[in-house]
Amino acid sequence: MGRAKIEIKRIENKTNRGVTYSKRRKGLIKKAYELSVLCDTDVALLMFSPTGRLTSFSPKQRIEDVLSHFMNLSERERGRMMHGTNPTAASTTSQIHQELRQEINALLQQIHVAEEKLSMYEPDPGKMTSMEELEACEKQLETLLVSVIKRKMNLSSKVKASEEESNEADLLSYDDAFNQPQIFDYGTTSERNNVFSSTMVPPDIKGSKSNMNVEKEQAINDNNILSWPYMSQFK
Amino acid sequence: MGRAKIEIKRIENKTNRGVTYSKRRKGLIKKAYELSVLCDTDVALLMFSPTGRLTSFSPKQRIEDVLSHFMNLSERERGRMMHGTNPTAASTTSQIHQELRQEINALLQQIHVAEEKLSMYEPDPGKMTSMEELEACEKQLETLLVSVIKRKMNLSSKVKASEEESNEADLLSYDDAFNQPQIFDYGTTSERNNVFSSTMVPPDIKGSKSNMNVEKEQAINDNNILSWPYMSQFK
DNA sequence: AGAGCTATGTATAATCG
DNA sequence: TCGATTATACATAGCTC
Repeated sequence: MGRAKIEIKRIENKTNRGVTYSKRRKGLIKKAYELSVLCDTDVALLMFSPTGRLTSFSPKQRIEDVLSHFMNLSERERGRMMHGTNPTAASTTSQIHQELRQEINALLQQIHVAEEKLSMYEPDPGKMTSMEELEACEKQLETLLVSVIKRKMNLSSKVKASEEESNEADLLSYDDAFNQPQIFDYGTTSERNNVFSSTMVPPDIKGSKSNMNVEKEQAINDNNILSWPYMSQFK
Repeated sequence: MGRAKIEIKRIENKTNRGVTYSKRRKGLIKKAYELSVLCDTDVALLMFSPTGRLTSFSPKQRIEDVLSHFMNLSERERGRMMHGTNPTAASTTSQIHQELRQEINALLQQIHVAEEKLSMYEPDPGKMTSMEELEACEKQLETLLVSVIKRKMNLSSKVKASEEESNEADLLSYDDAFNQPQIFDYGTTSERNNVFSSTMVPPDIKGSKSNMNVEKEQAINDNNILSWPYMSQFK
């Protein structure tokens, strides 16, 4: 039997819901990818699976990175973010201005992160006074540690056998060597200790050599969100 | 004439690209909405239109809010950081361009310096090739981690204050009643002063009362991105 | 730009292995 | 619980206004 029409409402059957989720997620990601390529835009997709796992996709890195960063920010910083509400900046008229400003902003952001990173790498626990700070630092270190360990395993397994885990560890890239579309699957908090828990979902475009890849390895919290009071909702 | 097959590559014609963008954006949003309803998940979508406008969609508030915060932060910080370089009204276009380019160069320089500094601290597991190197790195990280944790314990025993913030619990239990699907359209920098410039794109599901809503009012910059180093990619 | 139209390409619900 | 398969619903490229 072919496709039946369904009504858009919560699928009560849990198994079914999971199946539908992965199917539609794949479709959504493919479409996001296509849009990003066709229209040369940045598209980011984030979703929490029914089981609470976060998957994010961003063909063009940018937005994804913002989020990754954000997710790793400490409570303190999030709090800081909250009280600036009024974006005020000189408006420009030309497209070029805008582009240049975008570039500048991207660079500023880069610097911001670099500085933050530095502070993480030069951790002086004795100087840290807030719990949040320490926790953020700890998290970073854990993450790094995990990646190092993973790399270690990677190395040693490469020596032994060739590909035990190919479907999980492969990285794919679309035709252009740069701008790799990516799908990240973040574990839930409770899975913090699983080093491997990646999921790969290639767009699988017919006729194209799909060497798209995915990697995962970042276990993060998926619950550092709060509501934005300034964003009033209208009817 | 009906639908023709197209190849997934950048549409060169600008007008066409714009048209395709809006059509596909609508489709993508609808699909995201459906996924979120069918599977009862959070889905967030972010995209920059070819003209630089940011549209974000999030049926369930959470992720959207994260981004709003983040975007606003950088906006504010950018303002702080860029003081002294605001183009005056009297500046000519090319002068502004030049200023911007200079700023970019300065920032690039700054980044270069930071990166260099970072490369000393930053273990890039992907680049390490020897087991010894990795092991040494691991050890160091462990040591650091331990000191951080110690410090943490130290602190907490001293403060012993309440730590039971309820935000974690709240975030995972949201009620349908409070979470309206939304689509935000953020203005570009040049539109910064328009208070209202929202765009609404209801999923438009046949036969269902669309109570999906949209509002907009937040004008933000769309460019605070860069790569998060902890998210190492493996081959 | 934006709204419709229609032929056709695609996504996917149901089913089977 | 997964992949394949298939029939069908749906999205959308190319037009026109």
